[in-house]
Amino acid sequence: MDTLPGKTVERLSQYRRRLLNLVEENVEYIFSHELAAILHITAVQVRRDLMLLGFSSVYRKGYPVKKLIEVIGQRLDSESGQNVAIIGMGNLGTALASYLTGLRPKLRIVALFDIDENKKGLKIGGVKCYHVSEMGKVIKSKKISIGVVTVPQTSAKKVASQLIKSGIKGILNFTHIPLEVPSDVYLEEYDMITSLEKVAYFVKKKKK
Amino acid sequence: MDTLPGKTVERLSQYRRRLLNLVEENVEYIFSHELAAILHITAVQVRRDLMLLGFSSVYRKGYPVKKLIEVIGQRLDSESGQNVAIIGMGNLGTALASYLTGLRPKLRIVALFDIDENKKGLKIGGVKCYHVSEMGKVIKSKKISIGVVTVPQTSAKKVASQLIKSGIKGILNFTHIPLEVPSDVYLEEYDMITSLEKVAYFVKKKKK
DNA sequence: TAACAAATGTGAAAGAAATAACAATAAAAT
DNA sequence: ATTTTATTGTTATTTCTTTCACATTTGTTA
Repeated sequence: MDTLPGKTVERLSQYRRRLLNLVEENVEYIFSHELAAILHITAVQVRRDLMLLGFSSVYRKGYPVKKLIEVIGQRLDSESGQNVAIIGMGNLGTALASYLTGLRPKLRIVALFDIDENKKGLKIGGVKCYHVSEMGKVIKSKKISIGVVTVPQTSAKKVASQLIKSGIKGILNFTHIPLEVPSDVYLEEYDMITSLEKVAYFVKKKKK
Repeated sequence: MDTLPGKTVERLSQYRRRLLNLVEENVEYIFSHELAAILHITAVQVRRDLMLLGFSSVYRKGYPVKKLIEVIGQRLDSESGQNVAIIGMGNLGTALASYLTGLRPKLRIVALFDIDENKKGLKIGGVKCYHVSEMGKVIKSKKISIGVVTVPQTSAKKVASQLIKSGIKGILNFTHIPLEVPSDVYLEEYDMITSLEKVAYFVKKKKK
């Protein structure tokens, strides 16, 4: 099965999130233009993405919501799911831990780490916090493949290399330090100041 | 002066952030391929972005770091700067407030808001927290043009419409609720689950 | 001083992503 | 039963972004 473009993966993730809300509201079918409106994109874009999934609508009713969620899952998720650790239980790490825990059955947050001995044993969203010195051990025993890095700048590189040494395969970096990873590790970096500066730039431009 | 592509704006923000670190280390000049390596992109990409700024290097020495920071600033920042508010002082909002405060002289975090009366008067990074009921008043008096939304899902829409009513021109939305804004307001949405799902997808793909 | 080397700046080409255009389909309206 | 309408799926086109390729520049080396 072909690898989807990164942009499509992002949108599929968004579709699923919105669709899950719609299921709550007992919506059974949705038209491409409705889903598009929610995400501020075009209907063609939605249809094209779904085309890549080989997913079809029911005539004049739209796309069946539950079924679509299922198909997106088949494409995005790993069959047996993946285990995730969050490293750094400051404000950001704590926010992420409580938001992500239990959110996606196939992306299980199974361990938290912090350097502070006092946080050892603490539970956030039912997930246990370990001391960073236990990282290697826990990552292996819990078969963790993805690490979310939310530590202070100063320890970012050290934590990343520990993660890599422990055999992690994907890193989501929220620190402001650029990381280096070997080619078999997937790295995604996100920086909040960049988002804010982008908003600032386009606000400035709009004024003219 | 022409509007830069969104992608270029993002990279310029990144360049500046890295360059600011380099200044600390007393680096005076940098080659395109060095800057590229830090950001995991190509040297051509860097040169092309800088070309859009009309910025030139010094032969055989590379780009002068301080001067480049200045030129990026001239292009990205507003001359008089912009004032920013963060709404929602949970873990995420608190993390953002302490990270962003004082980080960019032209992007001043000047007010925080929360619905919790107990947080009123609280200071994070020297910035005062107000009750949400004061939003309209404070936004106007402090001439705030950008709002960062980090409230719980349930109040996201209400907060956004209050912001818009108060005359805000840009919104950075960290909630998981899609917002609707009029065309004169710039909206940027960021969702952490999407980043994580993207990592998960490409980790899965790498395994094969 | 001639050949070389290290980088740059940029036109042209390639690649990726988004949009337009439209035939196809089947329900609903006349 | 014909026409109209709503919507899709997909091909073609356009636009946006990145990469290639190379002439250019000037310091360095032989």
